[in-house]
Amino acid sequence: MAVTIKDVAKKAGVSPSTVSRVLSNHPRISRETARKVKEIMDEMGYHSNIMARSLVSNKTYTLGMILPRPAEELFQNHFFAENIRGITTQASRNGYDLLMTAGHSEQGELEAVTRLVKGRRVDGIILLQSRRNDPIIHFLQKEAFPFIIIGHYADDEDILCVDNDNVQAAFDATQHLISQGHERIGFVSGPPNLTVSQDRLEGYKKAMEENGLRMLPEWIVEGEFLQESGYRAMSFFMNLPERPTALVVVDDLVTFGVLRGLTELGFRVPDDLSLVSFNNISLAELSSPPLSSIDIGIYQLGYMASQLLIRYIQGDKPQQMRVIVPHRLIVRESSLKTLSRWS
Amino acid sequence: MAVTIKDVAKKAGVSPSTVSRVLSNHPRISRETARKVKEIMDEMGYHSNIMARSLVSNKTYTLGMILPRPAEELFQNHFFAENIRGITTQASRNGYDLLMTAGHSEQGELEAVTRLVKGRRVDGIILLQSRRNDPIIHFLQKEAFPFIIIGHYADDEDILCVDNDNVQAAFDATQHLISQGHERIGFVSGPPNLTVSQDRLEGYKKAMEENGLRMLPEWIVEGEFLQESGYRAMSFFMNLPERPTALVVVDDLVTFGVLRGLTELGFRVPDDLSLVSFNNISLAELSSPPLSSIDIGIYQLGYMASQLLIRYIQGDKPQQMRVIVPHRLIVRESSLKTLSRWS
DNA sequence: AGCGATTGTAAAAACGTTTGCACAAACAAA
DNA sequence: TTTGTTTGTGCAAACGTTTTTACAATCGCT
Repeated sequence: MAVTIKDVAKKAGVSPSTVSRVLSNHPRISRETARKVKEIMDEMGYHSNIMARSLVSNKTYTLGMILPRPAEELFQNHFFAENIRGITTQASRNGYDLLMTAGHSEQGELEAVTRLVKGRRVDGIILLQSRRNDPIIHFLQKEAFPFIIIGHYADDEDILCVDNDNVQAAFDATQHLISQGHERIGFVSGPPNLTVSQDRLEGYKKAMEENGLRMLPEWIVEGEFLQESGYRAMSFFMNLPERPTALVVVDDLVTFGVLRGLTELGFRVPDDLSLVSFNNISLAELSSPPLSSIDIGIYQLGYMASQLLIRYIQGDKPQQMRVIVPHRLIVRESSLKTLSRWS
Repeated sequence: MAVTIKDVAKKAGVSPSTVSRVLSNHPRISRETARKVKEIMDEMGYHSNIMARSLVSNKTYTLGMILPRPAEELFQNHFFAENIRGITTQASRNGYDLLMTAGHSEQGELEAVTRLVKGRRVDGIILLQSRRNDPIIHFLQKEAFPFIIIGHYADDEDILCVDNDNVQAAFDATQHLISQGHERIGFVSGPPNLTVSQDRLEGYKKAMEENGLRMLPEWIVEGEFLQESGYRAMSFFMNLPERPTALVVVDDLVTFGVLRGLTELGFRVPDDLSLVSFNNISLAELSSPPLSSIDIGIYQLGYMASQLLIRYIQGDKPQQMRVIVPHRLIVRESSLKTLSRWS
């Protein structure tokens, strides 16, 4: 059997309550008693039983998360891994752990969340993705249970979330191309109903307008977050009477499609077409040529989410519900005229 | 306040113990009572408090895992994400969740494990990586605490683990190249002290020998799991008086280095040099040309680990301590003379 | 010296379950 | 009928903590 607080108490010649108070650094414990009890705890290898503790304190020191169902594998995997790293690292630093569970279906996800919340299994929940009108979010709001969204929830502005400033990011990407001397710049977007697509498109437009550049309607195409989308967009652009000389692409994976198409047709990047895209997945620097990309700080998104949620749980009301994680343009060969590579 | 077993009992006009028994499908509960109690549970939205439950039953229905410290980012991230998917999916299917925690250092990791184990926080532990003479493993063995390793632990054969048959995998990769008509085949290995490097090298040698092919010592080079290693290996090979016509490479990332080098020097893949590598990360099919690679079943490694550990926890002694997850050679353009691509 | 305030500790009640034991009712076998 | 078994349920103890209440001892004042 494991050593309990009572065992320690007995050996130290004090009551269990005293041991408990030593554990929680209660102010009204004498220096001497604390020292002795701690010594005995170490000696006996005591570790407090978290179940028992949280049963009475009603705190689990655990954050919950639902395993996202696999979507766009490549980005998804990268995002997921980096995010978890951020979340877990920061959580652990604050004495929290991360509990992951899987829902086998959309309904199953809701049930999983219900179980975590009603079963008092976690103190808060981190959501990695949110649909519009998400039943999980409705549930959490109804229960007044602490949660945070990584990303943005369009239906309600009054929900704790961490996100990027996608408008600004797209602005920066476009501005970078403009400063490289480009004037005819196209935009490859994602699904038009996603806020991320909308925001990035907006930033692109803003940059073009502020620089007084022409924007032909056919320079903007929509697609999916798929390689094939990029491939199609590329052939569309390259067949235009007036081609863009550079593209802002909404996602790295899409850019790989563009790149492959260009290579097949014998075009060169960045000379014939310069490219800048988003998310800066690890693959971006491995492609040939390496991709210029906006690093959205995936690790930090997780890190911040963890931190904000924990603070919120601990009663620290945030001054703002939406926290922005800074992005960073990583310039690589795909948008530079002068090439260089390691050897 | 949350609805407890007592609330349900009161409303149903039975004792708490009866409700508890309904919950656990106790045989000596009448059909009728069970029905009524269940109805009321649904009506009141009852969910059992897991902390209370596990306090008395001494079961947490939780598996623990330590966040691996970032190593070789690309493969690591992919591996990590897919693995977690496998682990969590299977765990959830059995009513278990996955608890992740981070250790800030090597010592911190051991402390984290200690906390989970001694604090009765989890029922078993999944280890993603193991050093030789790993203090965490020593600790778990000393405590006789259920755990499983994904991968292989060289120091002790009597530890539950899931792994690939790397010897056979390398054999298959090599055999594939041979069946494509290659006779001069090189091998790019990883760090020589890792079992995975050793096993794959062994499989390569075996295939070469069984086919009666010459193996020049300079056709085998060692390196790291890094792109740069591949780059260096490539320049070494291409400067040999007698070049190999194909390579087996120990990891996809290394292969990217080979590939980039070849492209720079104007060599074509697979015509000038055919390539087969290991791990089949998502990037493998996106490179140009797409890489032939051994899929090691990362998801399944996690899935099996989860399953075996849970069975073990539940008292189901496995007939073998080491379970092999099958691999699969995915043939793509990098090892085929005839090219084809989507359009 | 006397008093209130402070300090250190213990006893006991909770927290929400599970489960061994007891016992009544119903049933089966003699 | 009597006896023995099965079936269904309740009581109460336990699990390992935290926390409220209480109380003794010490302290700092006047």
